[in-house]
Amino acid sequence: MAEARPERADAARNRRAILRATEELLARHRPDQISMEQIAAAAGVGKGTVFHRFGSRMGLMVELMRERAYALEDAVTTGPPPLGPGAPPEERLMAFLDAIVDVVGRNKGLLAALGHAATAAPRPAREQGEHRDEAGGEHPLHRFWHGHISALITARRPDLDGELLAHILLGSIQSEPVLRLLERGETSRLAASLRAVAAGVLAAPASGDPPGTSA
Amino acid sequence: MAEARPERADAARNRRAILRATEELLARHRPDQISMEQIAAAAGVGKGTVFHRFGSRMGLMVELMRERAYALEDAVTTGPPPLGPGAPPEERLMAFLDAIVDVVGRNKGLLAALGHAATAAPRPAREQGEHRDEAGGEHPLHRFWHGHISALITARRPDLDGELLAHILLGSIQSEPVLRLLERGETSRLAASLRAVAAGVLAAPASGDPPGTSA
DNA sequence: CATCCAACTTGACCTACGGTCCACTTTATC
DNA sequence: GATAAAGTGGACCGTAGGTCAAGTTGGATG
Repeated sequence: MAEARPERADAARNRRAILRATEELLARHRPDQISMEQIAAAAGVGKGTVFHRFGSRMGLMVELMRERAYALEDAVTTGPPPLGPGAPPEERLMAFLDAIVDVVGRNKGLLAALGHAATAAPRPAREQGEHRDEAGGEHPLHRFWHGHISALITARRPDLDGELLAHILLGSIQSEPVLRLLERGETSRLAASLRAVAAGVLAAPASGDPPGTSA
Repeated sequence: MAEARPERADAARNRRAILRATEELLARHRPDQISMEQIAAAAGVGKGTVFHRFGSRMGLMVELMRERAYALEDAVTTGPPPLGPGAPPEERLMAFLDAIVDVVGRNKGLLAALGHAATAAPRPAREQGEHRDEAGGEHPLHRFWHGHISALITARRPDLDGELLAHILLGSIQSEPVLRLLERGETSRLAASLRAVAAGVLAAPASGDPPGTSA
């Protein structure tokens, strides 16, 4: 796992240039309007270089997203409450939802691109041994987010289907209409409603039909 | 709006053949694996015919979805309670959510295709004057679903952001992980959790932070 | 039933994009 | 400065959505 020859100077420079260029383009154009060739051109490198470094469109987007969400992941696992460990589950959940909305809000274009990119990826190709791709195809960020939300819900309400509820909560942020809302800057509006949903779920009176009723 | 020359017999036959073929393919393959050419071949027509009738991949998918969801729309607007008018908002909402899960569950592939298709559509082209496309690009079905949910939530809880909550509720059903769940047949599991969310929202104790706290 | 025209059909064709390949250049090491 | 591993670029490939001009056909009309 230790990498003796981590990366050549020019390679590092190019990688950053590509990432930067992607950010730039993502900020100015609809994600499905941005071709890999454009990105390469904007970064001042050849298309081959982009694919060499990131493997595929999806790889690029995931890498970019990972970079952006790293701080959040860190804050959650090792940071201070309420985001980090220590606070009660509800508080952590609320804080985490706020944080996610924030991240997503500042990365709408990227999120959309991630969604589109999922379309592609015919063959994962070689890639350095760093890419862990699961069966589904969901990107790593989602995995962490989902795991965290799921755990928090289950901690507070073991009787609920935390796993699914986490997907529901997360899925709602990814939908196009919501993304468009974020685009218009109504971040806090989203955060407020998401909190309302989460609060409602955690406070739910255990009503409804009992699980197991269905196939 | 009255169409004197509605459609020629052969055209109607072909349209149905195309729709049928699409259903068939959608049932057997991943949506992004199905090309328009395949559809045309399966329907026994030329590719040009498909585009002539539906304008684009998106157009085809929307048409198919509209056909499928028509019954639901009808049941909601003119049918008996609890889906139709007459029952209290909560009951109608629950019934509607169940119904939507059902429709979505029986049309996962189509939903996914709709999502992918959104990628395309560079120029809406001519099209018969029947397509109303809004600024965003969301398909008509969503409009109706969203409007209904939104109205029901607002009816019961005018203090909440029904419009956004409806998007959240709907968005959650569209996300890939949830779609995959449906694929595995866990329809009722989804329905149960969705009900829980909706119930939680409607019963919410108006807590949380007052709107306007953020920016 | 013959005529006619607009609607319809078709498949070759165009364009664009994701991804691959490999000959060539650069970096870092000794 | 020689060398080999790492990196680079851009021509190239296959595929798929969408277009179009030329030909075909349904059906209304007299």
